[in-house]
Amino acid sequence: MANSTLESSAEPPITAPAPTAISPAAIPAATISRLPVYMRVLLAMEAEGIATVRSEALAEAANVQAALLRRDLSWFGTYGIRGVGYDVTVLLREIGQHIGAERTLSLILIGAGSLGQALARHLVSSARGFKLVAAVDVDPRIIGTELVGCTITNQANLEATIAATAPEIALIATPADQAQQAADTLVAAGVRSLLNLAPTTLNVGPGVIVRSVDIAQELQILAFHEAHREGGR
Amino acid sequence: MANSTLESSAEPPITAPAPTAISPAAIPAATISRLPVYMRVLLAMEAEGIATVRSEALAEAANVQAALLRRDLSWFGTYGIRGVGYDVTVLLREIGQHIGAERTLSLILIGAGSLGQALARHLVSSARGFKLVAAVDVDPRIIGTELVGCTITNQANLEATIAATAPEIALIATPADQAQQAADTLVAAGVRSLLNLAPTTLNVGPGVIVRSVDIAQELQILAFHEAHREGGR
DNA sequence: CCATGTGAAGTTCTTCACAGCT
DNA sequence: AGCTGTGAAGAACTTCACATGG
Repeated sequence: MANSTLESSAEPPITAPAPTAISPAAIPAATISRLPVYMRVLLAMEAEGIATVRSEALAEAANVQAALLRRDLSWFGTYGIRGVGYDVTVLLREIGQHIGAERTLSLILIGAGSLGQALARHLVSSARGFKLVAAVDVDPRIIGTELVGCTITNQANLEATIAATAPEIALIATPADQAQQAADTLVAAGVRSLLNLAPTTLNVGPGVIVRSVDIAQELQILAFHEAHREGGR
Repeated sequence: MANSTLESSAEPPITAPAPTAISPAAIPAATISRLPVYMRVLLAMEAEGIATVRSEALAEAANVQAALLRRDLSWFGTYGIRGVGYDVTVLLREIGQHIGAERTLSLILIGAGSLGQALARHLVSSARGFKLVAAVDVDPRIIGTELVGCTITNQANLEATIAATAPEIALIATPADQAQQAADTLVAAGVRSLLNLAPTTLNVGPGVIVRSVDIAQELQILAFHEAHREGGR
């Protein structure tokens, strides 16, 4: 029997995790996945000094239909002004609140190879709201070196590292054959949000959320479309 | 008016590009996005020497429901054996054919900063069926250096580089504010499959396929779920 | 008998179209 | 007069459950 996780990855809409009893009346997964896009567009608009925006303009910048954008926003309340549009700053604050952008989340990196390091550096420099609190690896040549303010420690002591740093989210950047074991250890230690960068699927228990990012798979999807182009160029 | 692209990114199912007239009777986008997962699982099984597999086992390894797996496969024909299961090798060949895995696709990297380089190295070493034919950047300190067999050239000569190397897929790893311009140049030069790694949305014309990978956005989606956990740990 | 392949039902997501507010 | 917010319709996707074939 397959797991009951919200294992994501590109596109697959994924069945909801569990009809979360109370809370904000179950916001659709599809909506949630678009919120970061809206946030980014709104931030860019605020930086440009745009005070007010219509759903059509916001939607175009986010590459969605205007009606979809309006419905997405409607889940959080009614922040628009009819006949006018949305106040950029108000929307940013409201969405940011719902997305939890006010709080800084701590990350742990599992597997500090070249890709893991590049991604970690990229994240702390570009994404606000996240900080790296630990990084582990199995390679003795890497252990002890520095990465954006963290000393890379031995993956053998993963449990202790987690206990000491209490990361909320783990970035799994190990080779594929070690990813599941790393996930198991992380989950056992209490980490319940995993970003899987390894080219494999992860099975985790209920309550744990996994999202997967896999560039090779994205390329294969593009390859599929290339293979099915009718009018060859 | 929003574009008519298959701009992807995590999850959003995306409306089909255009009811492609003929072809294999329009395979659902959701199915296509799962094919690489199946391929990977099947390859692992073949490596383990497994000859035959039931849909239930394959589905569990791929983290989907068995019925969904069977329906996905049914789009390509009927390769299973009732009462038995699927022949791993046969399935691999058939899916591989449809996904275009027999052909090697050529890639061009736009933006050879540390992240772009790490991703390009990662891809050529881990994903079969892709080769890097060109890499460009705007930084004079990077231009002229080597990357997995390619000399990084000046992005100012992008058109000429494309004409000389005829890449089928472009990896856009520029800063966000240069991504749209790079995409425009690529499309104008005939590239019709883009993998966008820059933290921004891209608008392209019809017939061009864009898929986006954005780790910061994935983290924000995890952050949303963290912010909405009821029983705090 | 057993597992596939698939109608039919069910669920989730998107789009339409317009009433209602500013 | 114009744009939001949303009921209702539509489309896409998934799951159920079983007839079918090996």
